[in-house]
Parts: sequence; C-alpha cells; structure tokens
Amino acid sequence: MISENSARLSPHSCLVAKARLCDSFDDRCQEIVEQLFVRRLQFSRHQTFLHEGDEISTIYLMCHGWAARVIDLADGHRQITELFLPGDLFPVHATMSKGTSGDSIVALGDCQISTCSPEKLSQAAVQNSDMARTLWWLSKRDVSILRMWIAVNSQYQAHQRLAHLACEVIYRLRQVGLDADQMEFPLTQEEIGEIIGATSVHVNRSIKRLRNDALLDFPNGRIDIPNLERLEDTAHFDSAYLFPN
Amino acid sequence: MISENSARLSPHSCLVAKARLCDSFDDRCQEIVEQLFVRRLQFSRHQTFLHEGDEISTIYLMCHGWAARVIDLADGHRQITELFLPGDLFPVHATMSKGTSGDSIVALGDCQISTCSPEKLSQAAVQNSDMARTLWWLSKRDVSILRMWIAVNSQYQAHQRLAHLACEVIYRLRQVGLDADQMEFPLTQEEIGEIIGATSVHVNRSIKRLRNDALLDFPNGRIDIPNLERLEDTAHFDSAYLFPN
DNA sequence: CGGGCATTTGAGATTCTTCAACTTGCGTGG
DNA sequence: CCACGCAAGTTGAAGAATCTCAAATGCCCG
Repeated sequence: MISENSARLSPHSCLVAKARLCDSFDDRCQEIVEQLFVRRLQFSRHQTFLHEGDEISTIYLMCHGWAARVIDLADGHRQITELFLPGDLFPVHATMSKGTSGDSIVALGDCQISTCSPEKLSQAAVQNSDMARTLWWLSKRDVSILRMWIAVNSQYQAHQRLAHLACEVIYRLRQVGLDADQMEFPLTQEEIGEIIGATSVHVNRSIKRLRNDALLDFPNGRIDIPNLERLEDTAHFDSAYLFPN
Repeated sequence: MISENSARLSPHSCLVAKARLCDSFDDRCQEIVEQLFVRRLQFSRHQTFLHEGDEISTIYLMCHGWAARVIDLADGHRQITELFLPGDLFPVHATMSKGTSGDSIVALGDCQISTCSPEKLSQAAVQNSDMARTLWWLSKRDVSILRMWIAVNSQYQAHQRLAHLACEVIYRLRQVGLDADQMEFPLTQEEIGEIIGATSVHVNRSIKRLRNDALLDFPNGRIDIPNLERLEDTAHFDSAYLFPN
C-alpha cells in the first residue's frame, strides 16, 4: 500500500524526533542511540513482546506499528494501560532496574522494531548523564500520560474518553512526524474498550454518537477527524501533558 | 494522642524500609539519603507542596502524614492520581529531569517532611549508579501503582475500587513498618471519590455496602478492616504490583 | 460458498449521578 | 454555656450512563 510508506520511517528518526523535545538530548545522544539500536525485528498482530512474569531482557524501539501494555485482572477483565506508538522506547524502566514484568506487552498490528540490551543502554546512561536525563525525560512523559489516563478514565464519560484517546493519538503521532490520517488505525472496538474502560457495545455506541456529531469516525480501518478543534473541545483535551514544546 | 506516636518514625527510616526492597539500595545509599535529607518542614491540611505550573525546586520525603497529586480537569472535575504515604519520595522524576509541574500536590492532613534539592540528589545519582538504580526502582514502583489504578478505576465497580484502595493503603503502610489501624485515615469521602472516580454520594453508599458486609469501615477517622482476606477477595487484590519482596 | 471475526442494533437490568434535604460533630464567638 | 455556622456524612428519589444478553449484519479470506 503506497500511502503506508510515508508512515515508515528510518529506524531511529521517530525516537529522535521525540527525544529532541528533551533539552538533554544532543547530537552525542543521537549517536549513542543509532549505535545501540541496530538489531531489527518484526512482530505480527497478537504476538507478545513480553509475557507477564518474564525477566526483561530487551529494550524495544518502535519503528512502525502499535503495541499495548495489558493488565489481566483476576476477575477476567483486561485493561490496556499503555499504548506504544512509533518512536516509543519501552520498557524504559528496565534500562536501569532489573526485574520481571508485571504485565504483558502485545502487538496490536504488524510491528517493525529495533532492539537493544538493557545492559548496553544502562551503561550508556551511567557514562553519559545527558543520556541518563533523556531516559528520565522519556519516563516522565510516559508517567504524565498514565496520570492523564487515570483522570480521563475516572472522570469522563465514554464518548469523551474516546475523543480524548483520539486526540492523544493524533498529537503523539504528530510529535514524531507522522500523520494519523495516512496510517492504519489498528484498534478493534473491543481493544478501544480495553483502553477507555467500556464494553465493546458501549464503545460502538460512543463512536456512533461522535460520528453523528461529525467529530470522529473510523472508516476502512483508519481514523477520520473532520474537525479536530471541536473534538478537542468535547474531550477537554489539552496537549500540555504530552510535553509538546 | 499517644497511639499516634507509633506512626511517627525517624525522618529516613520509612524511606529506607521501602528502598531496602530494591537490590541496588545498600549502606552507602542509606548514608547518602541521610546526609541529603536534613531539612525538615511541616505542612498542614490543604497546603500545597507544588502548584500546577511551578518550577520544581524541591524533592520531598514524607515522614508523617499523607499527600496527593491532583489533576484539575478543564470541565471542573478533579482526580487524585497519586497518594504519597510515609516513606514516599516525590516527585522522583524531578531529580533527573528539570521542568514545571503539570499538576499540584497537596497535603491531605498535617504532614512532616524532609527535603532535598534536586541538584544534590541528581549529583548523587550521577556519581553513584546504585543510587541511580534506586531512584529508577522507586519510579518503577510508582508507575506500577499508576497502571494498577488505571486498571482498577476503569474495570471495577465502585465498591471494589474502594476495597482495592483500602488494601493498597494497608500494604503500602506495612511495607514501611506502619500499621493503618493505629493511624489517622485522613481522606474525606469526597477525596476518596476523587481517587476512585465516583461522587461522594456514591462513595458513601459503597462504604455502607462494605460496612454491611463487615468488610470495611471508617470509624472515628480511622480505618477498620475486620477481615482483610475477604476484603482482598472482593477487590481481587494481588499485592505483587507493590513489589513486596 | 462458508466460517470466523468485527460491527451494529435492541431491550432490559444495573450502576452511578444529580439534586435536594436532613443529620451530625465540632469549633468559634457571644 | 449556648447559639450559630460550617464541613462532613447520610438518605431518598429520579434520571442518565453503562452493562448484559441476544441477535442481526457486514466483511474478509480460504
């Protein structure tokens, strides 16, 4: 699919675009990243990067595709707690802190990723404090998103949560130079429900409502936002938590 | 009040108790913490540690009392995204990454804290990689809690969310050697609602339900759990996400 | 063509919110 | 000591949001 090509970047350019938002990330850091993340891998939909309980032995850099961190609750409910888009490095904490994973990370569609061992990245962070600060900045941004998800999922109604998610995805992709209009949107309504905390039936009705208001639609596995500004209004979306500067 | 004394620890012992759970935290790290966190401060209920938009210039170590990180959403809703209990260090990310705060941190009751400048702590982390790894571990644990809050708030019903919160508080206090039974429980029903994402009316009815089932009550501003095991069952609580080892 | 997965729709039950009123405890000033 | 006010807890009733169960439709792919 030709239009897909524009969404396929060089292995590091997407991370670099994001990390450039962090003051500490300089040319030297970019060199380090380019030297460390050389191995390439592919994952296909539903393949897991990491199983719950696994010892974490790889740091991933998403180059193309989406993945999700999933918590399986004891009563059978599932919750997606993190979305990994192109340019995202994960799991960031495993760089500097050994341990097993408490939850799993699964591919939401076909993914191209680049990898590095925690040891090498950790060594780079110990030797270069700008690199260490960049990792802290990446983690801080991830945490900021987690906190916003708590707030949005706890306080907003389903159609607002959905609108907020859509806005976040748009902005996060823009930060790494991608355009959501021209990419696949790989989430099923079931999976959207596992993000915003709603059943797939209710997600379906929330989409219907936003579609009727000409705010949001998902035609042909893509996302369509006729009027982003109005969508942001209904979601009370403020991009500050994504550190857009 | 005499029974309160048992909840008042030496400035560092609570953090140390928690950090000892992290492999990297050794005697040298303990020395560093004790040398750095010397300044003492008091905060009283509703005082703010940090306003939204403030430049972060202090790292806090909670010695006694509770605080909360609060997001004020654009539509007037408020959400507590983090609870700071004795032994908690915050904001951890500010140690290694400068910037302004996206949300505020407020005292939920009278607090005794110890402080340190981000510069000094950051310097210690750059010079001593065990210290750096300890900070990463503390952050990883905080993030693990954030993810669980997303899952619980998104998937469970109000009485389960309340039960889960109660279990978490019990276990977190135990990790630093405190006993919730013998401490004040400083949250109003309104504030509980801002944590679990429910109105204070609904919180009240959820408490009533758990009280009727002899699972949980809040008599005289304290917490009473007649049967922790049964409370954990209704909350589907599994303490693994608190890294209890 | 058929099977499987995702989407869509309907109807009824449950959870949660809203609004309003009433109660309780507690400190403060007269 | 009492009166008052205020914050927090409690309760009722109506309505909105969400879930559950069930069925129908659409669509891709072998």
